[in-house]
Order: sequence, then C-alpha cells, then structure tokens
Amino acid sequence: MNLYHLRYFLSVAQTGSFSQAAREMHVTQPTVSSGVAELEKTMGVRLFNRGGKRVALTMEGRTLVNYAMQIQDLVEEVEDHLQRRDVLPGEGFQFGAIDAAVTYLLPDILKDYRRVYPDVSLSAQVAPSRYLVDDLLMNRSEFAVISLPYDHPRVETVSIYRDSMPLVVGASHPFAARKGATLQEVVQEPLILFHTDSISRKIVDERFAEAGVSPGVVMEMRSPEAMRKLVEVGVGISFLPLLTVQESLNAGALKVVDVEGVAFSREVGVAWRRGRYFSAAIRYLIEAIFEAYQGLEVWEKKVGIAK
Amino acid sequence: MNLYHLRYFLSVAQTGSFSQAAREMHVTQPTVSSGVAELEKTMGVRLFNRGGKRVALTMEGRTLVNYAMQIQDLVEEVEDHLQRRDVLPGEGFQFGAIDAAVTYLLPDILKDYRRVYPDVSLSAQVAPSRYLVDDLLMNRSEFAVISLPYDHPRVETVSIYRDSMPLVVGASHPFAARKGATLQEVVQEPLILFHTDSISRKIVDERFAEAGVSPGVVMEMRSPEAMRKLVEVGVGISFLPLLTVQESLNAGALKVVDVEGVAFSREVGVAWRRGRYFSAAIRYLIEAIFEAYQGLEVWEKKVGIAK
DNA sequence: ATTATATATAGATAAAATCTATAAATTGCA
DNA sequence: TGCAATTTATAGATTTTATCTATATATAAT
Repeated sequence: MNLYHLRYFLSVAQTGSFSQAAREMHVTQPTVSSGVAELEKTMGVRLFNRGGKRVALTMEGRTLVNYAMQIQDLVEEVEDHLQRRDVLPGEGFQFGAIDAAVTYLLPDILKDYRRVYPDVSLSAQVAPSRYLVDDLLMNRSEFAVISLPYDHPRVETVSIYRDSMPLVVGASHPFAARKGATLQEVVQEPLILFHTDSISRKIVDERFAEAGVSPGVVMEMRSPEAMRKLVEVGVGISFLPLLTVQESLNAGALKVVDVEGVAFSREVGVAWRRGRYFSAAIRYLIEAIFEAYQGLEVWEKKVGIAK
Repeated sequence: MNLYHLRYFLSVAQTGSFSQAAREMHVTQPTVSSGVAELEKTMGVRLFNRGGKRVALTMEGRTLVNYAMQIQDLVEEVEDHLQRRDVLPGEGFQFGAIDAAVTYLLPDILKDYRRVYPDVSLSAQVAPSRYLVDDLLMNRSEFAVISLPYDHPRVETVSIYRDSMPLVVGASHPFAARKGATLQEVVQEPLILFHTDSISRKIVDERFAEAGVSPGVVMEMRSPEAMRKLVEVGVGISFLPLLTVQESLNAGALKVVDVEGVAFSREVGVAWRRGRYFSAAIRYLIEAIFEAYQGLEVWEKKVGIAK
C-alpha cells in the first residue's frame, strides 16, 4: 500500500472517473489506473465497478474510502505539525540544572517560557553537575545548566554567569565583626564544604593546595541550601556561591568576610552533548537563558548557524 | 512519506536502536538508516538524537510516534477488514426489484439475510423492469429482480421463477360463474393492462396480435397491486401474475377464468450489468435468491467460477 | 455506423528502495 | 589509554516500483 495510490483512489472515488482524477492529481491516467489496480491486488478486492462514463465504488471501495480519508487526514496533520514545529499537548522534554540555577537563575525564564509554550511539559532534573552530565551523555536530558569548567570531549559548554564564592559566616561568628581574615585563620575554623565530586569544591581545594594549607573540614555536602542553613546557625563557616546566600546576607543572617589573596568564583553555564539536535521548543528555552544572562553569541557560533 | 519507513521508524523508537529495528523488520541496517533519514528530510526535523549505544527520540520524534501508531493501526485495520470481506457498519448497497418480487418472493430471503449481515443496510429500489435496468447500466444498483425476457447486450439475466398470468375477474363478474371464456369474449370486456413499456404487457400484446384481435383497454397502469384492487371492485378484468393475486383468490375476492388457447406467463429473474464484480455481501444475497427458487447452476456458470 | 471519450495494457524510462561493502564513531573492557 | 566489539552513516550497485508514452479496447452519444 502506497500513500500516493491512496490519494489517487480517493480522487477517483470523488470524481467518479479515472481520467479526471489523473488531471486533479497531475499525473497521467495510466498512473491512476495502475495505482488503483495495485490497491485492488494487494487488498484482494475490486474497489470500483468500471464500464460506463462513470465508475462506481463497490462496497469494499466505500469501506476503503472511509479509512483512506482518515489516513490522509492523519498524514496531513502530522506533516503540518512537524513542519510548523508545533508541540503536541503533553509532549515535553527533560533538562538538568544545579540547585542554584533552578532556584535563582531560571524561575523568571521558566515563567516566561510557559507563556510561549503552554503545552510543553518541562521536567527539570536537579542534581550536582557530574550527574547531569551523565544524563546528557545518555541522552536522558536535552541540556543542563551546570557549574563550569567541565571538560569532556563529548560535551560542549557555554558560560552564562560568573558567581563569586565568598567566605560566609553566621552573624554571631567572631569574623562577622571584622573587616577580613587571612587564609591561615580560615583553616583553623570548622569548614563546611561541597562534596569532593563537585566543581565548586575543586576550585576551593586547588587554591588551598597552592597556598600549602589544609582546611579543617567538618562537613561535606551536596546541597548549598543545607550548607547555608548550617552556617547561619553557626555549625561552621563556608565558601558559598553568592547566588545562594544573597537573601541571607540581605536579611543579616550571614556576613561576607574578605579573605586576603582569595577570590573564589565559579561559573554557571549551559552544557549539551556535542552534535545534539535541538527541537524548536527546546532551542527557545536555551536561547532565552543566554539572552537573560550572557553567551548568546558563543552559543550561536557553536550551534546557531549549523541548523 | 512511505508506510514502510514509518514502520522502521516506529521500530527504532521502540527498540532504541537502528540495528535492532533492522533485525526486527527483516531488512538491513542501512535500509533503516536511510528510511528514517528520508522521513527526517521530508519533515524537516530530526527524529532521533544519535550517538551512544542507544538513540533517543527528539520531541518531534515523539510527536511522530504518536501519529505513526495511529496511521499504522488504521492501515492494518483496513487491510484486515477488506481481506476478511467484513462490512463496515452502515455500509450497504442498493438493488432493484419489481413489485411482485419485493412483495412475494423476497421477504423471507431478506429476513434471513439480515441475520447473516446485520450491519449491511439494504436499499431496494422498486420500479418496473426497464427503469431497474437503467439503474444497472448506470451502476446505480448492484443487481435487480425483474421480469424476463429482457434482451440487452450489456445485461445478463438468469430466470428464478415462472409465474402464470391468468385472466382474473371480480367475484361478481359474469365470467366468475362460468368455466371459461373465449378470446373474443375477453376483448369485449373492459381490460386493465400493464403499461405498454412493461414486459408483461408485451407478452399479452403479442398474443393478441397473433390472434388478430384488439382488446378494449380501459386503463393502463404500472402497479399490479392497484390493478388487483380495481379488478376486485369490478372496474374491469385483467391478466395478472398469480403471485400478485394469490391472496385475493384465496379470499374469494377474485376468480380465475380459463381462456381458450391462452396461457400467459412471465418469468422473473435476476439481472446484472455484464462483467460486474460482486462484493461478498452482495453475492450472498444473490445466491440466496437462486437457492430459494432456481437458477443457481446457471448463475455459477455465468459468473460463479470467474471470481 | 461513427466520433468522442473511457479505461486497460505494453514497453520504455525514471525514480526509489534496498542491498553489499565499508567508513567513522562510540562504548566497554583489558 | 588502547583495542575489540558494536553502532550509525555513506557510497555505489542492484533491484524494484512508479510513472510515462503510445496504443488497444470498450463504451456512450451523435
């Protein structure tokens, strides 16, 4: 069975004439003849009674008309759909994001997005960067907002945001009243740091190693929010992304303390599997992120031009 | 778009692998590759994200899955339907029949038929034979039960029933008390005959012409039922098919009168356009008619063997 | 009967689908 | 990190299918 033949058949059924159908379909009359003949052969039934100026559908022909019209409609509908890049209600995609991103960087963007694509269901996977990258590599998510730098031959990244990672202490901590502290003073204090598999932790560790000091780590965690709370209540002090602690700073629950010669920062960026194709609805979200922060030009240079 | 390619696509979507889909579809892997590539090209979207052990549907791919499954289902359904020669509910066909046939010959057959094909809607066109033959020639009806003989190069007929056409008179008519009447006596009486375009009338006319007499026709009609009533009330006398008058004879409202040297009869038969193809549901009805009366062997010789 | 218009058929041509062989990429394991 | 196994993509050959032109055949109307 062939979709063109089905179309010829419908046209014959409608016009009652092979010749006229051929004219409507812009093919020759023998083409219509053999198209219908092919259908009749594979179905094992006669579809038209020939003879006379007009041909007439058989009962089987009428049955086929019924189905053929439905099939045609579906085919046209899906072609339309895909060519417009419309989204089927209920369709959606999954992306990854680190905690700070979903909490502080993305909310407004996602809100706007729902206005543009109300039918797309978004599913955000929140996890530390390395897990998100696993998802990317396994094609389980379309893109991810992760901490940078992240070096992998099959992953591309573009930075969207640079975030400082100052030393923060609880309001009642001795450092809170001082202008600053030295690195030596800091390592005497109970430190709450990210887990060793995190990018932010790596940044901190490298700097400590350079300075030849080793910190007094009392706790390792993966959740910056939890760490913020712990610092607020005085369990320890920590280097935390500004994004995470901004509210607590405003509220006076935390204080930033300058540390001589230390200016930690980490970057947040968008990552995706190299060579990945982006559906229009997904691409829109990614580009909204770049527009809200930065990186649109770099992104366009990397994938924008090439389809 | 090609239905095979759609199938390959669905198989890839299901298995997550081009190679495995190829094995399932019993084609080579490049066939699946290029089939999917063709879909992607004509739709203008990427359907899968490749790379990695498994491929993953894009959003557009998921949309297409949705439609492709529906299309597949319809295709399978219609193929099944037609190959089994099932009938779509509401489907039906039209046939023609003369008054006597629908009234006296067909009722039981049609009743049985509805048990076998409850979903087929039958439409009987009741009219004099020549109009029914027009319908046959125009492919407006599938077959017809008409009066014979009917000679037309494009119409085939098979007799099913021979019906005598005796002279009938009202119970109070002078002839009713007598054993018989001569042709000369009959032509003196007011005769009610079929319209001149009818076959039964032709039979009568020919016999009169042979005998060199011309009847006193007072009324010409196309409805044997109406004629029966008119004879009953004494408007005239008539030659009517036995089928039509049997009940009135039993009730005593009419009497049969023998006419010397005259034994009219007409045949009833099934007629169809030469070369016509018969759907299973239609063929069943026709053959039921032949079985109930006669003519099955002749019919089978004419169309039975050839599909 | 004759003309005009239908559909069917035969053979040639063009288009496509599929295959074989092979390249290129990726994963998993040593 | 490098190698073996497995994956998808590509190129070219082959086969199949669809379509076209030309023509035969049948039908309807004049």
